[in-house]
Amino acid sequence: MPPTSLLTILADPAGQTPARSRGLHKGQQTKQVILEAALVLASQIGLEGLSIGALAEVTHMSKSGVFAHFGSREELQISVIREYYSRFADEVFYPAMQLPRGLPRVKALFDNWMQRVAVEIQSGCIFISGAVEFDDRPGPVRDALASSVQAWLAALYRAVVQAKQEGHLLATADEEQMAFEIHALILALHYEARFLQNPRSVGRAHRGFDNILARYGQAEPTPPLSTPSHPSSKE
Amino acid sequence: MPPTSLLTILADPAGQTPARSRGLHKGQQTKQVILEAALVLASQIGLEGLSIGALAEVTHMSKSGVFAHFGSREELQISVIREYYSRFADEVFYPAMQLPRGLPRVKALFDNWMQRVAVEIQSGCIFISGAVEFDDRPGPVRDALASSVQAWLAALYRAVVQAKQEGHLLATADEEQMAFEIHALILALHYEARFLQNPRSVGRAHRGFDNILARYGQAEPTPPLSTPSHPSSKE
DNA sequence: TGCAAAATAGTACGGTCGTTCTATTTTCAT
DNA sequence: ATGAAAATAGAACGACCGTACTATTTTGCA
Repeated sequence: MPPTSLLTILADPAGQTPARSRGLHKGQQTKQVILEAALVLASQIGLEGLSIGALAEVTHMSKSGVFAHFGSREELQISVIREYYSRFADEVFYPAMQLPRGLPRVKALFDNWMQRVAVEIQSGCIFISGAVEFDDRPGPVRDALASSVQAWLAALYRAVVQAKQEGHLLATADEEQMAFEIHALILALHYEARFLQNPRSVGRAHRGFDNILARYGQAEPTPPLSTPSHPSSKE
Repeated sequence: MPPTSLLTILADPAGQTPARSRGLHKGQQTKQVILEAALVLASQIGLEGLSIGALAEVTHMSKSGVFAHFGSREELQISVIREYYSRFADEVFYPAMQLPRGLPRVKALFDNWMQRVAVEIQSGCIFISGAVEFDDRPGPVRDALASSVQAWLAALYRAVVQAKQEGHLLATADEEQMAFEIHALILALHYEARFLQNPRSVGRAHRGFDNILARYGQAEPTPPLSTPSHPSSKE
């Protein structure tokens, strides 16, 4: 789904890469180890806080050893963004695509997203912290970040459009508006839970989603089985 | 509204300050000039990006000259937060308090807030960028930031509670939930307009507020004068 | 098993940072 | 106008940063 896959990072500029380059040379292993550590570090203190020195300490390597794998700090940051995006897609997007188009898929996207952000209350979300850090700092890092977020929001939007096409939403429903409001809930959850440490935020976000469904959703066409009071965001 | 006023910053440790200390000594003037510049700088690149060197350059002073006014970078950051809070209150909170309790005041709070954030799409909002920067960095700066935000959100919440008391909201309305959803819209506006540069975000936020009013609001008790399609968020 | 190539370490450079200490200038009540 | 106090400047510090260069070690095919 991302225009450039993870492999793009590994493929190097010049068209070399001789036939010998088969098999996972040691370097790529440790590069993954570094990337893993970088992901943790960047989640906590941000992409800007990510320093090669700190990364070297964590991975028990030398600064130059770490540096050599990326060639520049910027490239390291971009690699982290790609890796983060890839995991986000694996965790939130792809599982939801297994469900049928329409409301089930939209609900799954939101639930998976919520679950991830709920975990990230401890660790931090790079899409959110990065947005603030690269607000008005143009360049390749910002581009990588913005296109990742755009890709995800576009996927969410498509799911909403399909839900309307399936007749699960009111004919008057504005899909873009609905996606905006869903995104808003996630941002508020992150802000109020992580920064303000308000434990009620998770419930607030869930109820917010219920409210959105109530506004845009078609009147329930006979609930298949259970549950009156809290019909949404549980599968 | 903040427990310690701006003056608290200026009052110095030891109980000295002889009687001579009347009148605005030159120092306090330039301190305000520095603070003004710091506010601009911090809005753009964040409280963490705020450096004494850059501040000295902008104000045409020496690093030590700037430094002397605050005694530490942390104190500078806290001063910026207090100043930002003060201006935020002047611009968003107090004007709205002139309006009668209930929905009018809630609408004014939102509208003023929106207007400010719409401007901050260019300059950045310290309450949002600071939240990300001090997520998990405990200390006095985080405390100052969090208590400022809490004070503002509490004011918004009180206005919503009053609106319900005035009978402007449904008896079933959850005030905390409503405040959460309003906050969410502002965060999404900031994110999507400033980072993703989506010009439609302002309209999305306005419509989101309309939707919130439609859900929580009492059915219109005869619209006093005008307007069918877009009844809210225009005072 | 040897040996080129890949991976890692070591060291150093220039830069910026916050802070400290000491000089110099400016302010302002007497 | 004078002189003490306040305000500002200047220079230097130690620390950390990204990066460049040069060794050294490790890897993995021939």
